[in-house]
Amino acid sequence: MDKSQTIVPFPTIRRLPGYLRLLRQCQAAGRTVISATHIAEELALESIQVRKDLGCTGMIGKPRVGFEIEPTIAAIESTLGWNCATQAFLFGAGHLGTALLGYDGFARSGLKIVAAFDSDPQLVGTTINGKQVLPLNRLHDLVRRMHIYVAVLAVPAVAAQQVAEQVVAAGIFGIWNFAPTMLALPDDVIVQNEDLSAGLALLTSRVSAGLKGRGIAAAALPSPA
Amino acid sequence: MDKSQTIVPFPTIRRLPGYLRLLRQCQAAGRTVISATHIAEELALESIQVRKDLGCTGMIGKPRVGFEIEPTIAAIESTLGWNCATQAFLFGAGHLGTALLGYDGFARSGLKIVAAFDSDPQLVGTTINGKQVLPLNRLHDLVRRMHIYVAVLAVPAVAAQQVAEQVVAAGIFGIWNFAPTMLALPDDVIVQNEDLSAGLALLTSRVSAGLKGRGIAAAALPSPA
DNA sequence: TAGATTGTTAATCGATTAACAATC
DNA sequence: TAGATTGTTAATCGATTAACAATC
Repeated sequence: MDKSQTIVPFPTIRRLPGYLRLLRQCQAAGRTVISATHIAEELALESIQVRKDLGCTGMIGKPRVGFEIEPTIAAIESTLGWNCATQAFLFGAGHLGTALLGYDGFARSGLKIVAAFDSDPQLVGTTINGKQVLPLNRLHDLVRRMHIYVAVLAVPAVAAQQVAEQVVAAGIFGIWNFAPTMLALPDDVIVQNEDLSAGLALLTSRVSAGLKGRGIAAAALPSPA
Repeated sequence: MDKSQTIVPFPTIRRLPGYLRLLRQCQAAGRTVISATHIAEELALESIQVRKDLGCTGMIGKPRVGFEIEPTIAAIESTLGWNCATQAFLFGAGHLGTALLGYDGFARSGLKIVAAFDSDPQLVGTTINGKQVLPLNRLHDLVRRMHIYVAVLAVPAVAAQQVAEQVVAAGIFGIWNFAPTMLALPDDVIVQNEDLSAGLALLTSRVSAGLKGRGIAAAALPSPA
């Protein structure tokens, strides 16, 4: 049965990179098979969930043994679209942008940032982590010539909407948005918001519960901005 | 009925910061009330979901009118624990760490990064965005003296486990982990993983579906690392 | 009043978890 | 063989969505 057409649930897609990372580590350590039980232990999940998730990639395990690491890696990469390099442009070469340019892990995630764009004339012409910083007026031409479909948006929130519009006008249809703003764009543009405040909200609400549990009073906020 | 004891669902907690941001914008624009319908439109959600979420904060809206913005902001902040400043130490003053140190938005999220730690002697003693970079040997003392409970971990993946152990040993029990590694720590330590690869996985799987839909073939990955 | 919006209660949907026969 | 692990099928759980009377 071909599962490649099956719809993979979003929560499963979010977990797959974690499996992939672990499997690669095990492979580097010389192992060839791994059980769902073992994966679950390492990642603090339930083994049945790991089996279900791996099932979504089309992998079939061997009872009593587990999953062969190499084909499982390939199956996960294929499911995520990480077997093909997605080339991307980065927008905004500030600290966050520089951090993203320097993150090697993207290569293993099928994302290749090939160049950066910035509106700051001081930055344009420089090279960051081996990638050129280009002026925005070259965007339109280069998107077409290099067949780029994905943009990583690391510009300040106030500039995000405007840059996003330029990017879409140039032909890009996938945006990984690090700016804390909702982008108003045509429906066929794929926007993945990477909203740090959502994660922070989970942390702080858990921590403040933890503080109460420990009988510690939190400091009052001096001046709410 | 006091809803402050009610358990707020995780998905709701994740959405609350988005409401908060919008409400503050509307407040800054001089508005005093807003309907769930309007919030839903702005954030691309369903109005019933907005009403349910705001209900979790204890807010009661007025039929035909909507929600008063000011008390709603207060209710959300209270639910998230953002009405009290959570002071935190940052670990790892590289590009990502610097980006996090410079992000003003945290102040509005009740998180105040008060200092950074780094193992690099070149960085120790410098000041980044007005925050001192300190050596790790001062950690233990300062955590106790300043009553710090939260750490933001922006160190390389290989160092994350070791730094996390030091941090926990010093008395911290909440960790916002930006390193792509599972931390093995005691159960009572709260770890919030900020895993970029999960978000990237959602983007790439949607994009590769989009590429197929548009009849575009993706470039094969030259050399899988 | 008429109509937009609310909170509540019930129905639906989707994901997680449990149970278990099959297997090497 | 005995026992660990698998995939499948069914049950549970939790969140989203729908329906609707109440309200200003």
